[in-house]
Amino acid sequence: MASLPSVALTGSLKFEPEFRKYSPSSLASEKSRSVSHHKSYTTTQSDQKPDPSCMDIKEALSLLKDGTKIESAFYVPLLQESIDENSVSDAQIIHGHIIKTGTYEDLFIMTFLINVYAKCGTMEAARKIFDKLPRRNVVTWTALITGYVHNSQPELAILVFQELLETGAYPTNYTLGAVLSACSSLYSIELGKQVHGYIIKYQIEYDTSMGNSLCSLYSKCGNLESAVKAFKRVPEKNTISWTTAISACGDNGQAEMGLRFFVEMLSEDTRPNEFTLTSVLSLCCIIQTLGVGKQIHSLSIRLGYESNLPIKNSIMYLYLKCGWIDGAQKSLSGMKTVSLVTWNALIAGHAQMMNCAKDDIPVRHSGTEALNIFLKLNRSNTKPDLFTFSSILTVCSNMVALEQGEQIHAQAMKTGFLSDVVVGSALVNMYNKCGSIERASKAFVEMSKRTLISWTSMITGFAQHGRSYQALQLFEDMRLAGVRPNKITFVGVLSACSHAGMVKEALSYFEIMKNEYGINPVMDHYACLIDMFVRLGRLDEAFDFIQKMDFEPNEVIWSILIAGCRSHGNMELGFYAAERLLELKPKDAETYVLLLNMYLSAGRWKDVSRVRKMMRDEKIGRLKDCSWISIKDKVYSFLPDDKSFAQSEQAYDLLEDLLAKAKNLGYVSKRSLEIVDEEDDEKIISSIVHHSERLAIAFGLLNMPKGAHVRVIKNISMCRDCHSFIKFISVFTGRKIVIRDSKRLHKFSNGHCSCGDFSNLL
DNA sequence: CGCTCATAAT
Repeated sequence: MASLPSVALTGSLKFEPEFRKYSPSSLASEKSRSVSHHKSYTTTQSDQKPDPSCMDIKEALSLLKDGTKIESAFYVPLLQESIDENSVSDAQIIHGHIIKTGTYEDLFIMTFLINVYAKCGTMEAARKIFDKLPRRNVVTWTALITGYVHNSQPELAILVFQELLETGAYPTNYTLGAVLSACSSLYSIELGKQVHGYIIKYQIEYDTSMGNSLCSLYSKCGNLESAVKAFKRVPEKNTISWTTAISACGDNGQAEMGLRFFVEMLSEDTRPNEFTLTSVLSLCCIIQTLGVGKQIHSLSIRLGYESNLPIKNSIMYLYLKCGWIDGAQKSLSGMKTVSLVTWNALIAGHAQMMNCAKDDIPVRHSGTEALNIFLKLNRSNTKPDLFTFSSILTVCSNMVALEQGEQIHAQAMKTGFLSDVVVGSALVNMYNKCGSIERASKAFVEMSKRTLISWTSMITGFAQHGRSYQALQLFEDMRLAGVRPNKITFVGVLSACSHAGMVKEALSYFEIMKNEYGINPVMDHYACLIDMFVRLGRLDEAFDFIQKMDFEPNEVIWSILIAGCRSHGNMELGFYAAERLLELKPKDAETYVLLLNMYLSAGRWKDVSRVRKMMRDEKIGRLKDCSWISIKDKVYSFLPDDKSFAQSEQAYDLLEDLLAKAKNLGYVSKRSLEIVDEEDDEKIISSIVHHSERLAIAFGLLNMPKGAHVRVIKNISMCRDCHSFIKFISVFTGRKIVIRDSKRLHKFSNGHCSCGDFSNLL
């Protein structure tokens, strides 16, 4: 027993920082206690060899467990140990002794006990102690409030704060910091402003942590302007202040502003830490700036964060997102240990890569790669989380890999992640993109909670499938549910109207958007309206709209006009639009081929050779046409006139057979026009018989169960010839065929396509 | 009080 004091004091040094952290300056008596511990330690240090291992604390705990009485001075280090070990049972033993020895009179220890229970996630126990306490001070109240904040019960935190105010007590900055956190979690700018008002009214010192909390709150509530104001008013900005401001910019879509803050921070000689660097790297991800990213990478090494895993994860993700596979690979191989975030960043990074560089064929393999990484993850000991499921479902969407998506759906359900609203939305999106509107709406109905994104995803899903009425019905349901639509929701609504030719409704929703919701129309909204007039053959009205809007038309607008002009035979306007399109996208092979096809079919040879010359000058090569089909857990890829795959003979026979049948029903093959030899103008007319998607479809027809839908993904736009041929295929085979090309989803069924034949086809 | 990885479009 005699050795116990020094044993305990070793512990007290170890836990000193925590002790201090817990004890705010307002409690002078408690503070002196910590100092006395410290003093005693220094006296024993010389004759007792310091042993910082936890053995001593463990020993004290085992004594307690045997029922031996020990000095109350041990309680705090012991309780701290329970927090570190996250052990409620240890806390309960100590709690028992505290009651037996009458130490519950000690408010400091009781407050610490509340803290322990809160940190172990047992708020009921913490609340029980709080309710029984004969007296409380503001720290006790703050411990309870902080507990609720950390255990995701911000409503209760606010409630306790209100009770505190009713007692007439004055909250400290610690209390208000916790309350501001609660407001952040509730995304309640109203409550936050009240607290802000309270801080001003009672002239509570606007210290650094308070300012940081306010900045964070305004940022989370989407008010970047107020967040920046709060940041600028922070008297002595520390690393956390800068980091908060920087990530506030990122969270609110102002990545460039965030980088400017970072530069300012460096120029003021504030040293960034690992949190700052990860935040800055995520800004680089948003604007996809590899150059700045590399600089941050070397800065992080100079600052000694070379082996910091979160930073390495961010760097690897950035490199993947910028398509720098070698850099990402190097970054990954330099990791001795990896975390689940590493896995998730790998999957999400490959998913992101799929969206850049559309005609770079190797990049499409990143989808396959992402699926492989997910398989590897499942074979490892790591369990996927909601980030994993959201990312991998997106991969399945992009790959139109329904079978894989279904398996992942089942796995997410089994592991309980389907209840997460983001995973649920990703699932709805996956089924939509795979062309299964039925399963998408089933998944949507089964969601227990829906966000703006869930509703929008389903509305646009209906619109894509040509189910305009259901899309608009769902939009009204969404409004009834009290969810506020945003501009993307209105893109869905307007495109639904456009598809069904509902001019009156479209214009009315356009007004509702502007007046009722205060959303300023952007180019995409005009694109929907113009698309609507174009579909109806009202080309002049469409052109009027283009001239009326406040923007310079972008490539989407011109593409829509071209599609309409070709369908309705107004070639002059079509050529005009195509030339404008070319001015906007001088390097895009698809645009040149589109224009070339238009001039060729009009027999305007002068223009043909003019465009050909431009292509040679710009060094535009042939179109890289590639399609994929995913069957079970394999992905097969196809090139035009590809003969390299198994069953290619049967596939060609099948296509010949279908072609013959189609011709009997009046299909005229308008052979696709492409560039074969850059040097030889005479060979403009391509010898290509089958574009890649036809081969993928034939392969699917041969290998998928009878009646199963065939789903294919293609890297560029389909051509008009394939589009009409596939309509015939859907009739002869009785199958539904889903093709996602670079522009949109085409669902062929019984001779019709969900795009309504108005798409930007080549 | 601050961190990296996730969902919607013509």
